[in-house]
Amino acid sequence: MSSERYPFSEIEAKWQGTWESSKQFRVDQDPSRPKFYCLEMFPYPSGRIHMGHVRVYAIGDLLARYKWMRGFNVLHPMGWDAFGLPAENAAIEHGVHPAIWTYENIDNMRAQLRKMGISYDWDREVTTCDPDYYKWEQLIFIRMLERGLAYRRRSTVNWCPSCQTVLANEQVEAGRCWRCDSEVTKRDIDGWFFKITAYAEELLAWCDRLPGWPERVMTMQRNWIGKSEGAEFDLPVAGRPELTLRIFTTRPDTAFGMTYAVLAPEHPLVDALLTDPAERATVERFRAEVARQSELERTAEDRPKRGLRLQAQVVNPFNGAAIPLFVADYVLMTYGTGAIMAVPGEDQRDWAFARQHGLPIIETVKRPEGWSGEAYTGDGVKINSGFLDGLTIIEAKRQAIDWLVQQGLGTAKINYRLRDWGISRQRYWGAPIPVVYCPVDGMVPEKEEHLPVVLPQDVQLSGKGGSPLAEVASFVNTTCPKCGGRARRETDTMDTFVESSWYFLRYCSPHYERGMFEPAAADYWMPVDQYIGGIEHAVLHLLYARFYTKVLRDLGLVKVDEPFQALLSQGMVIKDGAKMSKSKGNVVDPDDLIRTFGADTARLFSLFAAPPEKDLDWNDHGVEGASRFLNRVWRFVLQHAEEVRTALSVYVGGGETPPPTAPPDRAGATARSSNSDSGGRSGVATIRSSEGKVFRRTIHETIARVTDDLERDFHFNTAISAIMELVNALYAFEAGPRDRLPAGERAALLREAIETVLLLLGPFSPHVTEELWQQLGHTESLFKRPWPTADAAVLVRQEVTVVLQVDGKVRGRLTVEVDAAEARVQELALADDKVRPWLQGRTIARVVVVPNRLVNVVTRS
RNA sequence: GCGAGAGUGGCGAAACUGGCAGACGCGCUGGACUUAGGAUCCAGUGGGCCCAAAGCCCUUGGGGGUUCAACUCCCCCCUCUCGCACCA
Repeated sequence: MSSERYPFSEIEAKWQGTWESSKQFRVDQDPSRPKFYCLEMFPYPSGRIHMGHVRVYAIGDLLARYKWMRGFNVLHPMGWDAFGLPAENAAIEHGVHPAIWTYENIDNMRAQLRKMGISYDWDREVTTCDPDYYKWEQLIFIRMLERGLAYRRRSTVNWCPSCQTVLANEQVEAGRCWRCDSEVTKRDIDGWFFKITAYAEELLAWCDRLPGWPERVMTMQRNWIGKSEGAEFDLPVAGRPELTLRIFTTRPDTAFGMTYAVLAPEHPLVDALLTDPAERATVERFRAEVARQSELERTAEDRPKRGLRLQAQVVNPFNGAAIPLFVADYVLMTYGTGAIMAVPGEDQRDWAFARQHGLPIIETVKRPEGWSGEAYTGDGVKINSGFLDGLTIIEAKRQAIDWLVQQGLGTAKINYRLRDWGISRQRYWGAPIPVVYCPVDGMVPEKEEHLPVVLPQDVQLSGKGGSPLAEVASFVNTTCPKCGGRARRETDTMDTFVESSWYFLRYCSPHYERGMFEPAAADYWMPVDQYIGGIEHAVLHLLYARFYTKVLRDLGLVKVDEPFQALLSQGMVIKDGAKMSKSKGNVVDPDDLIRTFGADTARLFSLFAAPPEKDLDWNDHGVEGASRFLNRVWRFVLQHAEEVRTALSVYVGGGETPPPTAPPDRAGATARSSNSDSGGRSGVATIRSSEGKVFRRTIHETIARVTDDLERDFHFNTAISAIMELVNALYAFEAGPRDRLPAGERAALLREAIETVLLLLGPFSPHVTEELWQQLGHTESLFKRPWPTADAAVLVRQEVTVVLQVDGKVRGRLTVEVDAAEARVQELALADDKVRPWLQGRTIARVVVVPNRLVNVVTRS
């Protein structure tokens, strides 16, 4: 059966070779043309590409090629996120060095990507495990260190026992490792942090200034940053004038309803409060129990709150009442001050705990009529609240804070959920952190002229835990950059998310040797105009990259505030309702697919089957449909190639004209009149027959639809369906009687239609269209042609079909001239044979005429 | 619990600011061409009433509402997906 198909293998190999050897997609800065930076998230070189890659790169290439044809100077690069654990794990399992494993995988995957025929500028390929790459990251690390944006401290961190390394908060998903799904534990360990919290407010503020990002991604980032405004203040410990308990609340207005207070079990004040040895023993037992719980257990749904009442009491400064003090597992040491005032009347968690322990509940907000709930968090007027009584909640918050400030007890306070980014990894295959520990000078950054600190090649990878670099004497033992004495190198490596936080900047000038990137190049190309990638990075990579860009801006290196102007989050590729996985046996291998159907078909189907942001349910029959369509185009074009080659043009693009160099209209599909210079030109056919005119309008309507779908909202699937409709119309046009319109017109129209199909379809399925374009006698690449424009004059209709309704139900249709007078349309509608029977015995109450659309006759009996 | 998104034929999906629901594709049915068809081309294909046609009725998760007109706007409810989750 494959003999029935067009020879896609030969064609695809041919054009991939041609595009590469002619460096067709190589770009340079060109200030005279508008730029478009199109970027897909670069892959981790795992060894083979999967269908998710096919989908994301098909989308990226479609946009890149389309923008080329629209006259943009398009930067479309590719590279490799090459550091990471899988390489190291492969080394441990198979004894192959991570570098060898990684570079072999890169070679494999590059070959696979080349078979997809994507318009990358391969001269800009970047590989992050290359010392020429991470050198600059090390330099920026030192700059960040100087500004306090990188720091080292001991803290309780997330530890993946399987990966044997620390994880950042963003890399823990529901208590499990983002990479290997192992349950995460806690560890107290020294490590390096990036001070992303210093940018919390700015990162949050810009969430409202990136209209090109999907709302759900922005929401996830906002939630992750988790800003909450409130107050921090002290509760004196009763009978212990030297001790106070600092608490954070978002509801200072409810302070009069405070009936107890709670400390996190790990809170340092607990020790100072314990004087009785028996109590100390009980509390220690409780703390040990809580500590034993895993993150998963502690955050399990509907878990009862566990707490222990201390002998000590604290004083509510608002009313002087002495209230009980608890340690309880529902208060977290990692948020706020690790201690809370409990207001069971207005907080559901406090309510549940108070009920459990028989604690009093005071309501401080008037409940609405008929309220029968538990804790009340709604609006209302303050009651039982001393000087706050009668105020609204908002006003009471303000006055409570004013009072705290006057009394010297506390202040207004903003807290964020966002934690600093822990970047230390106790693993080998990553960029070395460029610092040295000297017995005399302490921690000292490596001298800039000594960068990069190169990752040594000869290393034992046992997988037994501990930084492998610590075992490499030649690496560890060094001299202090300051005093020249004996010193030790840092043996942790950086989180691989650091490399991916700036690769898009390196692409701007990948071979630049005097810095991270050439300033002029970054100024020209940045920001990325369209970024495309999976939703799994909604917080992780996308938040880190935003942060890192702002750091680089503040270091004076880039001018942009944000790296990515617009983001397209493409959905997953699933099959039979489930994510593709080996264990489910529902994996589609891109190589098989390309071998059986060709890259053009694989790409076309992945763009056609679903809108890009939705999950794509892979369907083998659907792929055959895409293949069938390309074959249909192939056969038709070749059958008529001879006729087209000798046809006159009705098309301004006819003949070999150079691509446009004038800046196109970035706003989109405004039609340049495509036959403005065709009048009276020899070799140009004029369409006179009405059938020809109708068909020509179909061609131009398709141009308008496809352009609109691409410009407006990434409606790739409907763009393809519009092209399919045009091809169907083309078959129908061709099948009609030959003599119904002049031969010259017929040939000219076939030519315009066929050339339009190829131009519109090109960015979706580039090889077959490029081949057919050449078969039509063109000597220049299809992708150097301007994108076709719909001719406004051709789109004009003389007549429209108007729907006739009686009482909202369709009863007939009417053809009238465009913009016919309403009164005339109404008259024709009421006289219509299909309409009249429905008016028998009824009175016309009203006639609604929507110009060029419909007439609705409203009746009553 | 909080937040975001989504519910439309047998399936993937269309329908721009309210104006012919189901474009396009898959699948299915019938026909043509064929030694053959799992190639290709043509026609049909939401459900129901009807021998059939013309025609009529019903149909966008459920229930209300606004409107001449609702997949689209408003209110209530149900289901699913994703994210965060004892964040004070």
